Amino acid sequence: MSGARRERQRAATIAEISRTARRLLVEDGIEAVTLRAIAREMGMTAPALYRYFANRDELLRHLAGDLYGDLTDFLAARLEEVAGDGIEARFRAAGHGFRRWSLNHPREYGMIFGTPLPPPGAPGAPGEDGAHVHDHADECGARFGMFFMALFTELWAQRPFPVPADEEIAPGLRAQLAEYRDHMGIALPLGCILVYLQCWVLLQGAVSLEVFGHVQFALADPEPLFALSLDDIARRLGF
Amino acid sequence: MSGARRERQRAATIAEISRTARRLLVEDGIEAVTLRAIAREMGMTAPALYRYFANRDELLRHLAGDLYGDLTDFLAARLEEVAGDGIEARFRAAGHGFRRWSLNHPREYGMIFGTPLPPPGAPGAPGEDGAHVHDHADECGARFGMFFMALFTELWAQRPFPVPADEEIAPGLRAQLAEYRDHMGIALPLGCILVYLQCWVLLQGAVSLEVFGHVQFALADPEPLFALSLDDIARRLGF
DNA sequence: AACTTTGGTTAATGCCGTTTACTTAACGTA
DNA sequence: TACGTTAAGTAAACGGCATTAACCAAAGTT
Repeated sequence: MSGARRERQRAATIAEISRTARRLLVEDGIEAVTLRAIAREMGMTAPALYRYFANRDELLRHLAGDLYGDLTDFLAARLEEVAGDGIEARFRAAGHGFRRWSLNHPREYGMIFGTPLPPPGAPGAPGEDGAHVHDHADECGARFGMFFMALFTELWAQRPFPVPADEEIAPGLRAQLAEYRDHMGIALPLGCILVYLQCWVLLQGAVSLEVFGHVQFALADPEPLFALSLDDIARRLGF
Repeated sequence: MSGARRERQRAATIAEISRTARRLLVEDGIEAVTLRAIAREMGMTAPALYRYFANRDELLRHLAGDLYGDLTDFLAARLEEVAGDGIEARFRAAGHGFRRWSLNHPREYGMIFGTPLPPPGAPGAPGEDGAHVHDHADECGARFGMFFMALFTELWAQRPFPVPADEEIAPGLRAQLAEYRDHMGIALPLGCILVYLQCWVLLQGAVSLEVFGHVQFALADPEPLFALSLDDIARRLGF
């Protein structure tokens, strides 16, 4: 039974489709990522792609997952480079690395952090009314989230930073944080998770604005402004 | 000479095109805003729209300008409602108003604060190599920027908040801030403009994440988290 | 050897943006 | 008032798009 070989071949083809789609995305923008163009580049015809994806949206979602993966790998590699340094240096490396990848891959960034993609699965899928489908993109997104969360738990274990006590958190927020913590199986105080989210909002907000050019109205080079945002985050983490 | 009447009629038609486009945007998303659909809704044929816009991108840019205008008007109205209150209440009203409009108009928000639209004018336009074309969208965007800036100048005049001295600002950033100040004709210290930009990054970053659903991975209702972001801004402004 | 599954094809439908050539009505003026 | 001009629409066509249906060959399975 060479079913395994077939599966491997199939996975390789899916990977090549994704690679081709990404190349088109980088070179000519998201609207150039058409089924026909992908097939053309691969020496196939467009309908053949339907053997691998239900439609264009699902293909794009898969690509988004790969992009998440690429970003996560990039950050992991950057962290490897400064593995010997202290936790603060590693944190700053992660922040700057995230910004660097995003600025170097604006169109990829737009796909995963810009206007959201259509959700997986057709609306009103039978039997799974609103249930999570958990596709490739979800998995890779979760892995990315884990990456920063792991950095946080490491920092917290090594040198705890000031966080609000449970009673200081608004009840509605507290309940949601508790649910998130249980859902993720994290062993951190609620205040720590809250600070994590605040830092994430700060970081991704600053990067988004810069990548999408929404600070350009004032600053041609927004890098110093981003450095200040990172300082804000560092201060909040007790650096 | 009824040239004036004709111009008025033309402006009215442009406004109706924009209104129709916006309705399609709200109801079915940006990909439903097609020239054919707009014309269909207006009882015309698609090529007629080329009498008013050079192509679809310019039509979308014009729509984006109108959306900026709508947002600015909405904020101005909210500020009117709390005109009697102190400056802090007005600031919070502006922040919450911005969030409210954005959450109530996610697709419109995406058009003006999401992945950027293609720039006006064809690439390599003769004679104006890279020069500003300054279309409707630019004007409305500038007006929106002015709105928040005016709030800042008012606050600064009424109750100055702590800002970094010129010497404390990194030289590269300082030069850019000075250029922006001169370009806009603002009479504020550089540190004040810097704080303005930092607050803007904070505010728009927080709203973007929420509108685009990028906090949903952790919180079903991100409102309390946004309230904390607004507290951050308030603290920075000495409230 | 017969059957089934996989992965491809061609042809067709109905969208889309855009261009071309043509019409019609209103406007401005000699 | 007659005449040229301009503004604002039309129909027809081109090429590209996603998607579907019908078909086909090769490989795997029994």
